[in-house]
Amino acid sequence: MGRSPCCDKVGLKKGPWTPEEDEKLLAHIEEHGHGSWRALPSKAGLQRCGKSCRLRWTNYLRPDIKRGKFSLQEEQTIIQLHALLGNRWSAIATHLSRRTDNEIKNYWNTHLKKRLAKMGIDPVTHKATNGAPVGTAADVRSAKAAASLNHMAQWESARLEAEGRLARESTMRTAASTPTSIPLHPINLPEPTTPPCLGMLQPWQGAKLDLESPTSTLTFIGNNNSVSLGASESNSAMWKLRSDDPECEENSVRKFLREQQMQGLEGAERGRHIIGCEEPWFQGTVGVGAGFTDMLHDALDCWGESSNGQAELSGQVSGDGESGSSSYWSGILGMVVTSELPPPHPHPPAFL
DNA sequence: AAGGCCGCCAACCGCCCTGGT
DNA sequence: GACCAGGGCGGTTGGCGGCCT
Repeated sequence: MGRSPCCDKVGLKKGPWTPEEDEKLLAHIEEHGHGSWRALPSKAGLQRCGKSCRLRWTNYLRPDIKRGKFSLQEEQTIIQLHALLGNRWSAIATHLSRRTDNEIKNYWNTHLKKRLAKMGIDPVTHKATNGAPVGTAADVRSAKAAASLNHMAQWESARLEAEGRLARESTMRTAASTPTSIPLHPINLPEPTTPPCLGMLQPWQGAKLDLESPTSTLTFIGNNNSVSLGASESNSAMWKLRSDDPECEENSVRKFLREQQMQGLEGAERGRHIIGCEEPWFQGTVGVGAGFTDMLHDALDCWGESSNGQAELSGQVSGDGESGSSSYWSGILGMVVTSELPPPHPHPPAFL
């Protein structure tokens, strides 16, 4: 049954690359581009499989790769993204500027996984291995928060896929006149312009929660304007309403997408449109913020953290096992709340 | 000094997805 | 729709170097 091998392996070299081989590969790609990887080795005079060449290039030789020790910020980002996305290393890598998925994967397996285990946190589920009591009200809230995080992860995955698709489409549109390397908004880089086809994601991509004040606000950032919604104006009932009817919301998403494409709404205007929307789904959209706020507070409460919403990013990595769990969750939630990741919608968008 | 053990990481393997025909 | 090739992705392996006994 097996697949045909990617290339004829007879006589091909395996194992570590020599500096001479690196030089050949680099020189060839600099001069001709990689083109077809399968054809590359013979053209470049390498006794290697095309796949091996591609791996060597993408994981090591590419000039835009950052190598060396991971910073604390990068470690935190990896842990937080892993909590959201699981072992989706390529997706995680898109959020870490200039790091390869292979490097992140290795770093996780050799460093971070062990460190989390030491802290009493299951590196797979990101839950305390010995900690929280089961069956308490706090536990229920914790489970709710975890479920919501899973929803976020699904949304983030869908968003990444959509971005990837967008990148490909954009590449095709701009043809040969522009470089084909399109970063999927790595951390610390500005968000790419949202095209019309992904316009409905923009409110989430631009959404920020201000949790420092007692009355949390959900802010949609548009081109020049923003729309804020006080937490008191929405409630978790909307979140529940939204979550209980996935089929309805899917249809609503499709409908909304069509409407938005027709109307060509942009930025804050779209945000206003969403907030003003009569559809239960979009009430739910507004409820994302409020629901998320509730969830954040629930999560912090159930881990014994004061619920002032001040996410504590430092310390969850190097902290001791005792305080690790609460600051760990704070970090995960804090990251989602404060910046790089948008607060995704509780259900993955079926239309993407 | 030598052997064993362990951690790290580059590289490989095999499956999956996508686009072209 | 089926098939194929190319490329991407995640899991795993193998080799090297450092540490310990």
